[in-house]
Amino acid sequence: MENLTIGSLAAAAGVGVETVRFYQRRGLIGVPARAGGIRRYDQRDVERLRFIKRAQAAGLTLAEIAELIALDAGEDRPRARELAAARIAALDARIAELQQARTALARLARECGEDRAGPCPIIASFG
Amino acid sequence: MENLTIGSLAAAAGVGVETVRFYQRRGLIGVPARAGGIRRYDQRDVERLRFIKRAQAAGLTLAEIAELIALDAGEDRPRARELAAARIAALDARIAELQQARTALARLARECGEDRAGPCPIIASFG
DNA sequence: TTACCTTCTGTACCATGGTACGGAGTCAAG
DNA sequence: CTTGACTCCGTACCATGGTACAGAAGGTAA
Repeated sequence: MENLTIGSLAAAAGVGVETVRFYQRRGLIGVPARAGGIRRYDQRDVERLRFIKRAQAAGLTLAEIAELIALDAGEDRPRARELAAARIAALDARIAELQQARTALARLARECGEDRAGPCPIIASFG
Repeated sequence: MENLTIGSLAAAAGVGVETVRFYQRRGLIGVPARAGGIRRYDQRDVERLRFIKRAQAAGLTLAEIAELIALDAGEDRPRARELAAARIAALDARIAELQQARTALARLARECGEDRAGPCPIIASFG
């Protein structure tokens, strides 16, 4: 699993080749030196890509992920904690929001559940 | 609160004028007839805009919201239930995902909490 | 009536997160 | 030693959800 070309790196991480290049442009992954025209990647690059995917699933933007990656190499623990705390607060807020929305949708489904004819009051039920 | 211009409609709903026009282009709100060059809106348009905002907070796309609005005027209860059920499932999945991410981030914060020097293992902790 | 503000319409632009494509260079198998 | 697949690089394009702006017409207040 060493000496990967960009194609096998992308396949190993489950992303597209163009996505890898896109992340390189954004500074999320390094651009290795070329060995005779073609760049070679290793397992650490695969891990990096998987990390990016997990972080995205957590709702982090690519800019935030880039900052986390920079922090990972550095010593600035207070800043790392800060970033994590801010993201946790944002996640809590978003989770609460989605749970409220779920309640509204469940009400909609229930009110439309009775098989009476006529329209469901969707807009009214979405309060 | 009747006979609103687009500017006061937007202000009443807490969106921008350009956003109202954008929603009109997407078919999310109607385009009233012009009374001498200028279109007039009413309270139902304000409600419509607020509904759109609540639905967006629930994670619905504008296309889905447009479909809900169409259903609201129609009689297709099975389709309305279907849409609601699909959205509820998606919301549940997303909520679970975010809660997992929260756990990972909390671990990161904890592991970076001890004021030892050196880098935090951010990438490693984000499993 | 003259400012000034808002509205109308169309088109262009923005950020985000990719995806596609053209043309040239590289590499490995047959 | 040619064919075909893959790589490199730049640039263009896509969807989503807006935001901005230009230029003309309408409304309002001193």
